[in-house]
Amino acid sequence: MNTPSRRIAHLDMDAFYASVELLRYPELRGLPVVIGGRRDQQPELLADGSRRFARLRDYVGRGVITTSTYEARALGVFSAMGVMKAAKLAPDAILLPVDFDAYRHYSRLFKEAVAAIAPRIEDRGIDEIYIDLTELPDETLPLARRIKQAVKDATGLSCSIAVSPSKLLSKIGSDLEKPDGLTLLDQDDIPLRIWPLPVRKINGIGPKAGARLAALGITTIAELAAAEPAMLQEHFGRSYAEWLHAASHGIDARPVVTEAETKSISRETTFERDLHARRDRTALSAVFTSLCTRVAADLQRKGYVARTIGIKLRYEDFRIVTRDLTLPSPTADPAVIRRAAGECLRRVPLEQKLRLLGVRASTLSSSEASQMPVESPQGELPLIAPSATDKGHNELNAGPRG
DNA sequence: GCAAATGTCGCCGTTTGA
DNA sequence: CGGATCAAACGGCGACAT
Repeated sequence: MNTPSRRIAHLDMDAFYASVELLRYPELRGLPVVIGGRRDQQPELLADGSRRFARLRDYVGRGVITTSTYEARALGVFSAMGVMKAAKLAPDAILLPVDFDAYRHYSRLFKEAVAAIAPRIEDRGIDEIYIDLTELPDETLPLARRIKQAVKDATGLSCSIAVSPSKLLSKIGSDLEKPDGLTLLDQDDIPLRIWPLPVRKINGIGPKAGARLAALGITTIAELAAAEPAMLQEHFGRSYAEWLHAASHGIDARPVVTEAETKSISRETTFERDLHARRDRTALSAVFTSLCTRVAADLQRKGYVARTIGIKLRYEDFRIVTRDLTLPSPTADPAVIRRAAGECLRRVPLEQKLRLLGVRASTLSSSEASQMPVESPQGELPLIAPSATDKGHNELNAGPRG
């Protein structure tokens, strides 16, 4: 049986954070503007009503560029670049701090606007979504135009959309005509429009895989498509090699996933200067506790409890280590989280100075359901964790081996 | 001396229970 | 009963993404 071709859209907001800031500060339109750095660089309101903005050249400290306007990109300033490095390339560029509340607000607006037209939406973070248009009666091109216009009407912002038979192709496609793009792609377009691109354009080939492919002389998707599957398999293992091959031929059957449960909640912070576990004990401990408190608050606010608590640290040499601890019963209690995280911390070498500390909560369940433990015959103090009791009850006589 | 914050997923080795 | 085996959970880590 022949599955009829799907119509999957990928919608990506154009320079999202920067564009939201331009709504607020229209006088910055046309200028190189970057978003990032510390949060204390608010523009200063002058007596005459105009504003004084921080310049990149004035910045001191750690921090990365989160987004930049296209004018700033033209100067070589891109996402994830260190602010200090960006300052050398574009000292006069305007620097604004991130304002996640504002971005979340506009994110909600654009997603609602799309949902009113096409409700099958997969969330991919704050500024992009996949949309399954397959079941809608409309022609693809007018439909895509209507979605773009709805986003514009709701937010004043432009976006780029691609529609194709798969998430993989649409994700690549939405980048092809940015900003304000509208790209339609199908299988036949692959040789001309996809194959010439670098392999790194494939969502899922990151810096490591990209470098390994380059070492094999494979830099374009065409070269990847032409590579011997057996050769790929030797270098990348069966599963990843098969995926590479399929991806290079535009094959991707992943469905648009319209709802998904949160898997983990975390908080982390990079210190202004590297801290030593013992010498800066007090400062470190305060940060640590605050991270735990914030994770606990996040859990409670979202109605979750967590059974696994973990920490993450980054040493001064940029190495990352993580430790996890699974508790007998789930919690959203800051003190319990702090204790568990403290246990994790004791399992980690603390010779080197630390650059970053993070706390994570995972194995989440809804606090509604799981706060009420399974009835235990003893009444109080169940010796076995509720989840274990639960499992045993359901599966004691129903193992896979009958 | 510089390179954030938050989250997902896959793989692998170890432990544990049956 | 010991050993082989298997699955699930756990813990660590790396890669990748926005």
